[in-house]
Amino acid sequence: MAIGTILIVEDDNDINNLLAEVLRRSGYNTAQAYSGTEARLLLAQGSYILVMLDLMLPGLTGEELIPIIRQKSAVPIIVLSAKETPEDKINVLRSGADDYMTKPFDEGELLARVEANLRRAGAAPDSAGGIVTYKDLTLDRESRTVTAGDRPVSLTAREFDILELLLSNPNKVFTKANLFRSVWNDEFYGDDNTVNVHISKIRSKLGETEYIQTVWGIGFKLI
Amino acid sequence: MAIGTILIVEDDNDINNLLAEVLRRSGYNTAQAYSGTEARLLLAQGSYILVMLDLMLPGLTGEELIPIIRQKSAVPIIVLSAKETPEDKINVLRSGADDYMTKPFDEGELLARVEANLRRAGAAPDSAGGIVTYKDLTLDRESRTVTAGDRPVSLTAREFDILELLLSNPNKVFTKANLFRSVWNDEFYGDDNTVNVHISKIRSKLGETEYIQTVWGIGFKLI
DNA sequence: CGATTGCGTTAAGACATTCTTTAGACTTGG
DNA sequence: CCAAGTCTAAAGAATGTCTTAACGCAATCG
Repeated sequence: MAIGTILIVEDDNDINNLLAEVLRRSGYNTAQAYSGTEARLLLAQGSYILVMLDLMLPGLTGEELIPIIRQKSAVPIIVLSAKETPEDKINVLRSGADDYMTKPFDEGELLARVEANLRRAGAAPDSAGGIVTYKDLTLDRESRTVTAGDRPVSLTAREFDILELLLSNPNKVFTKANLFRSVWNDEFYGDDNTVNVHISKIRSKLGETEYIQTVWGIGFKLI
Repeated sequence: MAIGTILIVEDDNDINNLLAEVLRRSGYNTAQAYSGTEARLLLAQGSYILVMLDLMLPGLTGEELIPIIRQKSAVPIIVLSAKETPEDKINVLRSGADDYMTKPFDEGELLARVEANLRRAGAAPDSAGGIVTYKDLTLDRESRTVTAGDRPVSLTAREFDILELLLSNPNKVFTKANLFRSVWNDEFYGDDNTVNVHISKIRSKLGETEYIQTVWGIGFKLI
């Protein structure tokens, strides 16, 4: 039972695949990047529950990537590197990584560290992860409150869940089936007006500004 | 500057002192224990911001101590051991430790890991203090008393536990399942009115002011 | 370019669920 | 056995969800 996607950043094809296989066998989804710049792209587009990061990378090195990730996100970062001098470890941990493993890695230890870091991340609903903002919209998962500008917006549970999903990936188009599966945790059976109605209610509650755009024939996205 | 005490648990006198010196030079206060049982005593009495834990200990081993600590506290635990087989690391991390270092340790790496773990823990508000207040509510864990304004409020055990949980994270929404698992230490089996009834009683005892807000379809939160 | 089709929007109301509170039965510790 | 605390049951109140239906706009096609 997968509970999220882990981003693997590693330029060596074999190691990357090996990591992916190990993690997938344990039920995680994986995304694979082979350069620092590719990783940056993927991180900007999607959301991940954890990042496995090699240091020596083309494009952007791992050391350069860590602060870039940290600007936007508190996602757990495990650095996996052949460098094993104390200075390397120190710099990496100081710069914002959460953990450090030296290659060659042991499969069991890898999984244990992944678990430990996910547990920590889950146990500490950190301020960065709990609050999402986009333009002048602010959504707080902890208190389940939303503000547009300064005005508090009172949303029902469903409405909140929908907006939360849209906010998780601004600009990405969500189909009605997408939305339905995510929010209702159920299959989507075609001609259903339910999602439309909720979108309509959210729009009216958010006020004048157009945050949610219709993509005709496809679905909705946050703009 | 560092504020707080780190508990060092290590039976070798020299290593224990060395650790203490390194940490103190970085501005941490230290407490030193030389057996697992001594550590258990110290932990029961005082509160620490981090635990450095050796595994091979007289009295109680480190492996045995971890779950005991975890029952009561989410304090970061860094295990420092000579054992370095993958199995050892795995077991230790699985059992609730946050990090693992092998001896002999590098001073810089040690400090970096301490910092990293404190940073992580800092994100999670730790409820070490005995007295919690929010607005004009005051809850004292030691005497298990509550006052609202100046007025003492007499709560039953369950009611106290529920309010304590809510106070641990004001504004955070707790689902009924959350509450149930925390307060009853048991699984939550769906349609249960128990939590509602207790919330109702707490509300009436707290008086006019609305401290506890219902989040429809989700749960309750302190406002 | 107008007609046609289908999708999107929205309001209204039926329906369903969840919450609140009260009363009383059960449990437990002294 | 009593007293206090805890839990279950039930009803009504409050709120949210979904369906329906009417309307409007976008795309398509002759």
